[in-house]
Amino acid sequence: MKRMATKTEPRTEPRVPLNRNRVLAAAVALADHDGIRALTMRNLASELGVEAMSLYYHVANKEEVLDGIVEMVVNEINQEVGRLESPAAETDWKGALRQRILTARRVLLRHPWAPAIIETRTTMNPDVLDYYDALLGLMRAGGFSYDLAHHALHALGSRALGFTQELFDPDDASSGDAEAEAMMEQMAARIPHLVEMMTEISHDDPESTLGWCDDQYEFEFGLDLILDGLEAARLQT
Amino acid sequence: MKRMATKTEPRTEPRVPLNRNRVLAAAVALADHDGIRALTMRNLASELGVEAMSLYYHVANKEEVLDGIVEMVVNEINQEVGRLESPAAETDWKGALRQRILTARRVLLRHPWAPAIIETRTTMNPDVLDYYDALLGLMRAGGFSYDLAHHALHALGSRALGFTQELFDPDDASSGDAEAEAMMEQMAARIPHLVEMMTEISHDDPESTLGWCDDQYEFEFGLDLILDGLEAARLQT
DNA sequence: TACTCCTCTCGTACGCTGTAAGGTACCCTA
DNA sequence: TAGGGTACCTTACAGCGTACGAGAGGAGTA
Repeated sequence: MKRMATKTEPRTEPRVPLNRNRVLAAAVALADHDGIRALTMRNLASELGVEAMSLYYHVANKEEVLDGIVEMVVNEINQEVGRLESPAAETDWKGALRQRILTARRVLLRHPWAPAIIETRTTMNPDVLDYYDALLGLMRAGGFSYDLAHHALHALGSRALGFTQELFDPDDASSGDAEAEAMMEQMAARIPHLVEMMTEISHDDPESTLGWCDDQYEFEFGLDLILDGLEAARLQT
Repeated sequence: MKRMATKTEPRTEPRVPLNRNRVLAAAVALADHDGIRALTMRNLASELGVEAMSLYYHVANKEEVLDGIVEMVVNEINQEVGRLESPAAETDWKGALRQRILTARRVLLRHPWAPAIIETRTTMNPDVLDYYDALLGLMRAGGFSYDLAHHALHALGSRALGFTQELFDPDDASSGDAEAEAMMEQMAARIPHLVEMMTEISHDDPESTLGWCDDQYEFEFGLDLILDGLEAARLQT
């Protein structure tokens, strides 16, 4: 401890060494708390009490960080899913699949940034493969051919992992009252069905005027639609 | 033409003024040709023979450019869709919807960057509203309640616009032969169903070993699954 | 003709990003 | 005691979006 006088403390504790896992865990935490936009190499480093370039000793580049945090999340899904006592796939593949997928969704809701990042990944990740393999196993046990199970995975798409991207997130739903009313009339000319649909729904369920879509309900609705369709397809072969 | 001697030609033609539309059209063209990564303000400007900062007179910022090119693509969809002679929705809503959606898909295939950008948009765009409104109209004519039609839009998700994001794009499918075989066995321990599924499918259809998913077929499979499910839901109310 | 105003474009500069290249402190082994 | 890996840091650079202010050119008015 001769000189070293500049800024950092003389480092009393033995200094826990960094490693890939600590880096990725910190990245997940950072994205969770401050949003994915805040996940920069410099931010991540400073979160770990380290300089940005030090990270590059443990990960090749930022892409690997993104791959890594997806890996962490899917790993979390796999663990949660492994803890489940599923219905027997032989007699209730639909229930087993449904339960798994809704569990995955519950994990993803804890990491709101994850869907967007997952979608940008190009390389296949072992944990995702594990997850899909388990789904396939359930379907096989439920009487699917590999061919149908393959189509099923495609049909589910991102829903298999518990999310859908909404093209249709009306954050800007009517705010005021009088002027909103006027705009409503103006829009009614161009998009009559949408307007009528919204008024009808907000009439049936008054307190849902804004944020009027129950995402969880809609997710399950779509999921069940697909699962029922798959069951029908399975039976007719 | 007095002096102006520096670098650019003395400008013989009267100089077509820029405008929002020319900017957006150039942005679409740039993304089409060089990929969305190449769509930077500087690149876009130089494509238009102009400096980067000049763009900001016509668009507020890059976000508006992205909003704008999505607008352009969806507009293209709406035009293409308007040119269709659809089956009468009253007697064949499913056919009408199907045709529309596959048309949208055909347009999107001309702009491969579009799905990713569409998903990142947060603000609602008038052309998308038009598109959805037309879908709603078809469903209403086909006997849907607004409530069911609403669920239907959610269930379709991005599929309504003609795309699904694939979590499952096996670019890295087995490349070599001998060593790939060895790796296959190793993977078979961890992801047995996936491996068997792949070998079975590549056995049934030998020339599809890599790039083994027919995206168009899978899209239509999933789409029809959902449409059939919706028809069933419509009938039982 | 001279002045002003508006429309449109450009030059410069700033803060942010990811990361290449090389330097330095520590510890383990020969 | 010397050498060599391991882990971290300093510096620097190119590229990004964009704030700010300076013009150039034309239109309208005195």
